[in-house]
Amino acid sequence: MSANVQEYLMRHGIRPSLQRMAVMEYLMTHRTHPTADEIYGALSPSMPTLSRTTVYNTLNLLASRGAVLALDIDARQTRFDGDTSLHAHFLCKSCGAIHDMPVADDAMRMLRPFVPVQVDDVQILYKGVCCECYKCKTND
Amino acid sequence: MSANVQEYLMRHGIRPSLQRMAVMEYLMTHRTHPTADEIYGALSPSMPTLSRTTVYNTLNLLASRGAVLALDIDARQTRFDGDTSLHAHFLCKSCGAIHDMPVADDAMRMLRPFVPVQVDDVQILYKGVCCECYKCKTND
DNA sequence: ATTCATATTTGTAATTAGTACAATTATGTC
DNA sequence: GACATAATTGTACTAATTACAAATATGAAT
Repeated sequence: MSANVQEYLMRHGIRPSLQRMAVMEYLMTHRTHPTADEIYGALSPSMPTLSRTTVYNTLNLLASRGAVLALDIDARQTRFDGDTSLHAHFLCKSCGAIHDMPVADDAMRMLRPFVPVQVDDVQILYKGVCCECYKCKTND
Repeated sequence: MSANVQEYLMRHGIRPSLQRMAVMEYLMTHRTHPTADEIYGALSPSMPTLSRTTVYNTLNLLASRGAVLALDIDARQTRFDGDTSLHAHFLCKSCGAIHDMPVADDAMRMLRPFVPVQVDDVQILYKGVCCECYKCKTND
């Protein structure tokens, strides 16, 4: 795994320091769209000298090189996503969880804007109440 | 106009105080997706006793009743939109402006998620470089 | 009109995510 | 091994937003 992470960073023009690999690996193995602070809290015990600033620096670097996505879903904190493939997000207003959602290819095609501007990114965010909170459990 | 604002607030179950009408009217007449502070700065001269806190309170109230949209487009500040009809947003990475964009009806239909959850809202955000910044001017 | 309960507004203080910056440490090259 | 460069670290700072309690306005009942 660690070898994959190293290669992935290098492919994005990022020198693979231990700290960067740790952050990237965390995002690859945790699809919870964590905040910078959650990542720091998770890595800190096994990397006692790790600095919060390094986590922020690293996340900004990863996002600027397209290695991760910075999601402005939560008004309070930026959330990060190690999965850069095309997908939408669902924010549960009840529990705050962010779930991945598929986007149909033809819907995506129709979303292409007609005006002659440069579009780098399209983000789709659903807001509502997730399965668990909506008591889908009653169907089990 | 003021009568419209008053009626609009009441239709959303909001008692139309002067402050609330001023904030709502500002959002109805300025489609720039302003921040709370921009609204405060614009209203403050003509309402000298207006408090920043009131603007924040009012915007949160308006958003919670569906009278305005709170846009989590900018990671730093929440932006507000007095137009609650279906449309997408375009954020220019260069100048920071947020422009409204139409969304094709059939694209919207295809975006309906298939999973059985309650979806209250779908937000679509394009990121790129806007016409002016991309030097569409050369075509004039 | 006066009183009273409730709703709203206000200002200050606190919170908190994120950044700036300079010092320290690590890395790679000659 | 020495040196230039890059990365990391910790502290101090910024700025958006909220908490809170006091002051003010509003509306109903007498």
